Amino acid sequence: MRGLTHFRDFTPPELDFVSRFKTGELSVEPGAIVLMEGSHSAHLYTVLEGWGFRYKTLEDGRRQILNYLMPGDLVGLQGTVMGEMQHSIEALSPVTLCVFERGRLHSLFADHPSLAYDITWIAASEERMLDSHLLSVGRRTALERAAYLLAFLYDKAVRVGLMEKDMAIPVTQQHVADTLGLSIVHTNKTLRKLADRDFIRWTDKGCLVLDHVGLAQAAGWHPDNRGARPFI
Amino acid sequence: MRGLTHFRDFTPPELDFVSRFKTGELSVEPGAIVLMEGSHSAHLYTVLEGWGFRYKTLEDGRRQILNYLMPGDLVGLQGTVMGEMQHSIEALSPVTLCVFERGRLHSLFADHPSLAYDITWIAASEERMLDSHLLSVGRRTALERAAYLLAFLYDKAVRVGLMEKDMAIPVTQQHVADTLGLSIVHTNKTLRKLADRDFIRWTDKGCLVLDHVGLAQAAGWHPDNRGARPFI
DNA sequence: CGCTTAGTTGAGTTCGTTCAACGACTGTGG
DNA sequence: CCACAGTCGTTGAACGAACTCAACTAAGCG
Repeated sequence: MRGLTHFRDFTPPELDFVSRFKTGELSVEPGAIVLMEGSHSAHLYTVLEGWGFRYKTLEDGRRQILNYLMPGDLVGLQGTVMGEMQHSIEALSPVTLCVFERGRLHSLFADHPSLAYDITWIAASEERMLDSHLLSVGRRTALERAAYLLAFLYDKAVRVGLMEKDMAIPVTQQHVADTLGLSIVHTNKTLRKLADRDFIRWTDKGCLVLDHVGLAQAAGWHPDNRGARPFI
Repeated sequence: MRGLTHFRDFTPPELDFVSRFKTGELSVEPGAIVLMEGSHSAHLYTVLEGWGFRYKTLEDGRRQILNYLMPGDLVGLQGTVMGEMQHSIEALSPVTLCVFERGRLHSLFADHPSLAYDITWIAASEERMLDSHLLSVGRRTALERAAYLLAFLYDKAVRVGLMEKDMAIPVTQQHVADTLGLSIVHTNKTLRKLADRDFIRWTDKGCLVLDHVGLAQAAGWHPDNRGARPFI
């Protein structure tokens, strides 16, 4: 993982601390709920492998997917620094997580400012993604929204090495609908249009991206070419 | 400002550093653009006074308001830690900002871990608000969305002391529309319904909240009662 | 073999949009 | 002082996007 040019290099002391910071690994099955809204988890996680997503629900069951998780993403920071979790997390594929203890976060801030800075970097990056999603859900048409989402997921997955050998994005159309804020029927009809243009193909494993340039164009989206990100 | 119970108390060394961290103040008029999408600002700001908002636009002019800024909010963190700004910021009322230099952020992380932690706290808090807004825009009806937004703004404004003596929320219906992802006409009709129920009254200064409990109920929203927040 | 889950499609309805016009108010220049 | 333009809120009418309801297919699984 760390070998990927996508992630920044750590100094030996940093690496040493991070490995001691780690208190265990957690593996979950597809469909499993990693963290639940309202819980007070004492842990902070990093995704090592697999796909997941963050979501919130209203009382009557309406669900909004907020973002997707891939290797390198931090999970549970909100719960760690602010107490209660305000969103849930579910695995889309088999996921392995690296578990950190909440208490040690303070020593990370105290003794490794560069790593503390990395955490802030990751938080700012997450905020940036949410900004883009909000713009999309609020102001793009259904077709643009769908194209944007798939282009975004494809782009993010490629960066972390999840898109090798024609991997599919492991989501159902229900996930897409709950991300875009659309009904499942309309989502289906919209994805159909993208498939008819040969931008994607839907398989039993999820969504195959055939033409990510076409998708980005249909969405009016320019992915930003940011540099190496930290991986804690 | 600092006297408000809403903000946490700082130790003398923290206060000393923060005051040296500060390099100046910036005052802007209503309607002025504080930061522009695409700019590479070398500064980080804290809002001292006034109302503003963060937004993104699509190429054809469609605008999405992402969040509103009030005293205590950090501005430009994305640009500071990640380079280019991906959103713009505009003032709604006369705004005064506290200016920090980007370079000193590193010494803040190095020498004042508790303040670094505060910055992460604020970033996580901003992310939490965006989560809620995304849920709202994606899954709530127009009426629920409008009620949620106004209840949210009222709640946030009260916490920072901006809601004294029947102050109005200084927005136009266009701002509300661009926040909710609705057209201005439909926004008007939706706000009319809230006004007919005596939850709000629209004045030339903006929106008067008459019944914030009613609004929260109409939105199906339960504000979280978080404790003291940091104020850098 | 029936059961379940996921995708597909059509028909009718609802919600939100666009277009258009109008009133109230503000500021500006003649 | 009035005429004018500009902004903002309001409302009606017609249209279109997205929703719900419903039925059907295909695949996976006990």
